[in-house]
Amino acid sequence: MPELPEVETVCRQLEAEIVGKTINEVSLRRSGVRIPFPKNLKKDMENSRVKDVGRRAKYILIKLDNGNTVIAHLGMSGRLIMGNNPYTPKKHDHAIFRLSNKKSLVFNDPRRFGLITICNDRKLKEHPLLTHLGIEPLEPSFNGRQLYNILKARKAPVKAALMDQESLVGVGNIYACEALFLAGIRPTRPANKVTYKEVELLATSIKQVLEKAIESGGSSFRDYVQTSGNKGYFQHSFQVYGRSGKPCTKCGRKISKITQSGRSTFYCHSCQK
DNA sequence: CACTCTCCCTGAAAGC
DNA sequence: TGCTTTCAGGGAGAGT
Repeated sequence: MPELPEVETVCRQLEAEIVGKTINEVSLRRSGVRIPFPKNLKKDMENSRVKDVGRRAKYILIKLDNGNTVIAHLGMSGRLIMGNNPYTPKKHDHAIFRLSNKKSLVFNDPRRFGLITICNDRKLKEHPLLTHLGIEPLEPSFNGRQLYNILKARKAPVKAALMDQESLVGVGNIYACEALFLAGIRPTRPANKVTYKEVELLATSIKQVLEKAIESGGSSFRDYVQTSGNKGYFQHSFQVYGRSGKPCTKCGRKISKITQSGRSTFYCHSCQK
């Protein structure tokens, strides 16, 4: 399930694979996934050259040399994988981008929670998908003070507040659980009741867990793979996520599993206060 | 307004 | 063994 580290890993690999390449042909194998593919997607991509690959929150931004940017989101199960050219489509391949270098970029997404759309660069900043996004936790400016200002305005459980993409981006269920464990904060605490000192540690923990996960090529817990099809390996470093009933790595007591806002939360009742 | 719930979707895993 | 049920969750929109 792609969160910031997985999306960042895909972006870095895509950058190495497709920047400078021309998109010779776009083949759409259904009308869309979470949202419809725009009518002009094929026309606006074909015969353009990839200038740059970037990321905003969990969105992948592929900048083309014709003034357009492709916006891609992997949702839960989306994959962007390099394939052959010509390419024989597999199950759940929804879009295939034939490149100028004997390779294809393939968008595969069994659950179809992802999306691919395109936007003119002049309007990119006002694009509805991108306007309501919060701060980037890996920006150098991100710190405890910034996070405290966000959390002090929220009465929701701190975990829910962390996962709200309008406040802080890129942190999903896995890394919210992991960061709260590292900081020793119980996920059920109201966000505005977490002290400044705790939030400072939380900000550090978020940065740390995201950076470590990127170093590991992301977490391949269920669906996620890199553009090569290889798996990340940060899932082996999980302290709490998916470990209910197993011993806490700090105190040895059993990890708890509860539901918050319809999502599973894993935490140590002893280490997280 | 702030927050939670529901829905979308498929495949893996658990349950019977 | 094989069928059925449950669960996973990002984000939009509905509901409280």
